Amino acid sequence: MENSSPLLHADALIAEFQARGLFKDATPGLAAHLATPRTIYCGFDPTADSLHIGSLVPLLALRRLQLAGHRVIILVGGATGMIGDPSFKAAERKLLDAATLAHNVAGIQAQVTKLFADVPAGPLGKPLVLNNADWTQGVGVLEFLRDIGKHFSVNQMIARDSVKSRLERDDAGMSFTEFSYALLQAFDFHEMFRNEDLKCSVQIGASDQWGNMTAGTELIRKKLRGEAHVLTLPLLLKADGTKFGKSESGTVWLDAAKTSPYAFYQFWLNTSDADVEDYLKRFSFADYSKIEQLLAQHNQNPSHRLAQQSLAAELTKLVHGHEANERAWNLSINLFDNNVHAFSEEDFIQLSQEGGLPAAKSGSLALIDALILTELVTSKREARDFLKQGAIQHNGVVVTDEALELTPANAKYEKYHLLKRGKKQFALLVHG
RNA sequence: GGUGGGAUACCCAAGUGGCCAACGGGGGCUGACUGUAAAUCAGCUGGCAUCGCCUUCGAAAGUUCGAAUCUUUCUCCCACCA
Repeated sequence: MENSSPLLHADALIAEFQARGLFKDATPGLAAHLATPRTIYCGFDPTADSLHIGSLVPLLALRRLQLAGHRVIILVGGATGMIGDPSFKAAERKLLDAATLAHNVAGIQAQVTKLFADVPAGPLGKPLVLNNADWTQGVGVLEFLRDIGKHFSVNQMIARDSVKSRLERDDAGMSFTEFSYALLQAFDFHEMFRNEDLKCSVQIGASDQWGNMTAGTELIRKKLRGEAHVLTLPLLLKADGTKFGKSESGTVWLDAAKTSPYAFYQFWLNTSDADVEDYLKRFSFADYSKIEQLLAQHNQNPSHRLAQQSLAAELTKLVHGHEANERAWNLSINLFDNNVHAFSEEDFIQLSQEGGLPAAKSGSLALIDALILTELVTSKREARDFLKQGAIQHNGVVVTDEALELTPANAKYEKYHLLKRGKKQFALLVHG
């Protein structure tokens, strides 16, 4: 944050992106272009009402660019979301209905607005959150086909890797609708480029977006004789080759209502040693040298998980705020390092608070039903299965008795039942 | 509009009248070992219930003692040709 100097060291900026694993490819001349403040955008399709941590890579890259003296646009795809991006997708996708889409767009807009609220304005101003429906909706079909479609060669489009697999499969095809997605994305870039208030000339995105993004720079070159650039970020994979961004309980969302700050914190804390260096470099805003220092320390004794803790704390703070991070940290200490028997009543009150564990209120009931109520299991059969395997703990004790009843008598402070499934899944049942 | 192919659990995929709650693989979960890591090994992976029942193989109707498997109609997907 200290170098919000408007004078931009574009070469250094790009070198840093490279070092941090945030640079896969760029159009030639990008560095020179970034020597003066520019407007840079990245698009996000509203496939859900919240972004997830997969989107954090481009989001935080945008944040870096804004901090480096540029101005960024977070573009929510109210229009492109109507279509669905076919790039590298195996099959045609289901269309979202208009109401869902509107809901999703609103959700994401609110979310990113919050996420960028603390970012200072650069020479060109503060970050902007826009919706491409604003300039796409009113455009007529004929107008679009004549003015935009004319600049695209189908020969080139079908040659793209991003669609090739779809075209070559014999069990899946591609509709014209999805095929035209690239045109819409190019149109976005073109519109924001020629808009005098925006003059957006750079687009960033994941590497699978290369085709769609350069479609934009070409359109701008052909139609407006303008110079625009793109930068792609490498796809983030885990060391074991599996997808980044899933935890035991599924997708990790940025919305606290969908993924609690505690679960979010835990996700990062559980990063494997093999991945933590990669993640720190990409996600942390700490100086590069600080990160290397931290990693050196971490490697001396990986079991202390210094790197994971630092990563988890920084990101939880960034996404959910300082207080939520404190709570998540506290909760984690309590659940994993402390003995449930030593919990004070205050500890339990903490546990039951917002941003924490899944919790349920009820009168006395059977353990098996409690497990279902708290969603630790999905059926009674599964509950019995876990009980048999010794995977269920009640207030710190392994339970195998299928018939156990949870009552005030065996509750902590006559009120609390801390249930645990496996090593990491907790839930709280509160009487009253 | 025509011709051909297809729809099976989270995904891929076997099964073409009873031995099918449905092979196998992936994924996921759990246990052991650990550091809330990775790797490895083992178990589980439709539901209910004290081994018996219920629901499931795109949908509906039918044939049969008995269907994921046969018939009819319908829906959707794919390829090629118009």
